[in-house]
Amino acid sequence: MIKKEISNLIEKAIKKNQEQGIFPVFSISEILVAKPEEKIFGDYSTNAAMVIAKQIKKNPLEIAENLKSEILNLPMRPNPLMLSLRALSRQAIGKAKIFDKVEIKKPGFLNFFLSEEYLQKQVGEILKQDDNFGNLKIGKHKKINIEFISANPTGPLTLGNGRGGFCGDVLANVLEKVSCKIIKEYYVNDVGEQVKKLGHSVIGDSEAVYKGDYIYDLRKKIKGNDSEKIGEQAAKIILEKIIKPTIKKMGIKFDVWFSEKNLYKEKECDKILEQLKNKNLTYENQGALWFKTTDFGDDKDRVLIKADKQMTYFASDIAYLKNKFKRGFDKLIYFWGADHYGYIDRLKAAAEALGYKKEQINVIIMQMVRVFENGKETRMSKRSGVYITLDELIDEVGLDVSRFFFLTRSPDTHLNFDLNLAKECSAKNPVFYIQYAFARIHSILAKSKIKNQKSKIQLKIKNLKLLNHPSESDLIKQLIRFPEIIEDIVKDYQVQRLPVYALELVASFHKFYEDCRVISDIASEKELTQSRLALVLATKIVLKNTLDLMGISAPQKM
RNA sequence: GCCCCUGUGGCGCAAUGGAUAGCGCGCAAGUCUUCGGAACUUGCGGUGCGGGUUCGAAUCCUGCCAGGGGCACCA
Repeated sequence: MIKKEISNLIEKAIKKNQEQGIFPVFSISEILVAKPEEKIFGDYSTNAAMVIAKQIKKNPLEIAENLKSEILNLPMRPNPLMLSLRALSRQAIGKAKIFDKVEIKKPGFLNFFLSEEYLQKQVGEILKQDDNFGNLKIGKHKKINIEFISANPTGPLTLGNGRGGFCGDVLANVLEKVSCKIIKEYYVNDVGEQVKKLGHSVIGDSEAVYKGDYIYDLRKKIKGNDSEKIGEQAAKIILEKIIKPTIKKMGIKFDVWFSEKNLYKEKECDKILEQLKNKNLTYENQGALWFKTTDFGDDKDRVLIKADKQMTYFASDIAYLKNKFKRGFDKLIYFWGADHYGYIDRLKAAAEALGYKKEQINVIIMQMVRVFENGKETRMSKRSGVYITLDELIDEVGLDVSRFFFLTRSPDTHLNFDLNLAKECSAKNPVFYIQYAFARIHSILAKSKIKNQKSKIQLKIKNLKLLNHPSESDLIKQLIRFPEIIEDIVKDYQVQRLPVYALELVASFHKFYEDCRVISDIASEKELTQSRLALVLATKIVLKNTLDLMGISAPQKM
């Protein structure tokens, strides 16, 4: 990754300067390399000189000058990614010039301009790595559990479930790509109060809360008057006949469907309560058993067993937490709606009480989704029965559009979903702009008759030096950003970077397509055709990888 | 009252403390002897309000204003 390479170069340059006594010795903080928005500031830039200036109280421009001259003197190290590929390694170690120039600007920026030679080489690199392009080892093979959706089995999935669902699924894909071992898990709350309420609803008595056609359908199927038993049966049917089919339709495959019932069957809840009691972390008050979560940063203590001797959900949640850790996960990731915000401290407190670290728990809070119809908000609760289900949305606008729609938004934004615009939006959705590029690529390759026979192009890699049109260079610069995007997502779990990147990548491709005719029949342009086909193929690889991570289809025709 | 999130052109959204704030829709004007026009180019137009920190703030701190969510022996 060029970004990493540049920051390594800077670090070396700093050390050299320190060795030579030009800089005093100081601890080097993380060197940030960014991609400037303005082209005139280069392809990559760093503020390192300004950061150092603050540390050692020297003029940043002077420091930048010192760094620059050292960087230009340093032998360019081969791309570490290339090293892993023996076939290319000899070529990589060659004296390829990475930068055209390194500039110093105003307050103290160091701006790097990549050389054409370097960029051209990256095209060959992408072709070699193919599906593996963007596979990084930064996940260190960590075992991670990602729990998402986990909607109660009391009704159809909502758009809110869709939001967490798609984002969780994509994060899992990304983490898998960086060598993490991922388990995607759905926790089924199939016992307790909600289930009883479901039972009452199916019976249709005075305690009924859930409404909607699916309840009336269940009423016809399930007879009796034991609300708990009926609720359990209904929950099972809802999970199997409503929720699971929707999740299949969402394109999501869970590794584990974890039933809360199991925790009780295996007495895991009792065991965990014993454990907490033995650690002296509980106390009784007014007939209830409390857990001293305030010892671990929660703002108030929480009840484990109510005065009526019923366990709270929190009690089983702690048992579930323990269960997960016992399965050997280094990290637990949760996608929750904003209405669960207050639950985070509680869960982290529990983790710490059990001897784990708070940092092993990552909760991503997705802000609420609200649905508007004809300018009025429609309630999304499963109880009301007057909402659009996720299932209906996917049927209406299609899976690709649905996925893209939710993935593009940052989890922090409140999402107002306008039903009236939904269908209209789908027709001019940016996802088609992306898919159209893929179809174009396919069409070009089909016409060139090489299709997926990469070997023919790879033989011509030596011709890549013909790729020197600005639109070609711009496209290559987009292509090599892909691993950077992956790395960024791994850092902060913000998956919206992926669709945003896809749009930028594809825009560069469309521009290239306008400016550079790929297939030429003129004999003298045969080699140019070959190298451009290589670039098209490289684009196809990166675009396909991006779409795969998002779970969006890559159509050959539209 | 306390805690969390948000406020970016007419609308929907981007932007690890960086340099001239991007994109889509819409609107206006253009491009072609279509390797697929679902494309490309150009234009109009924006960081809620006030302080502060910083060489530099949409981003951090603070006070307002507005919206959403959370503060149960509920799930």
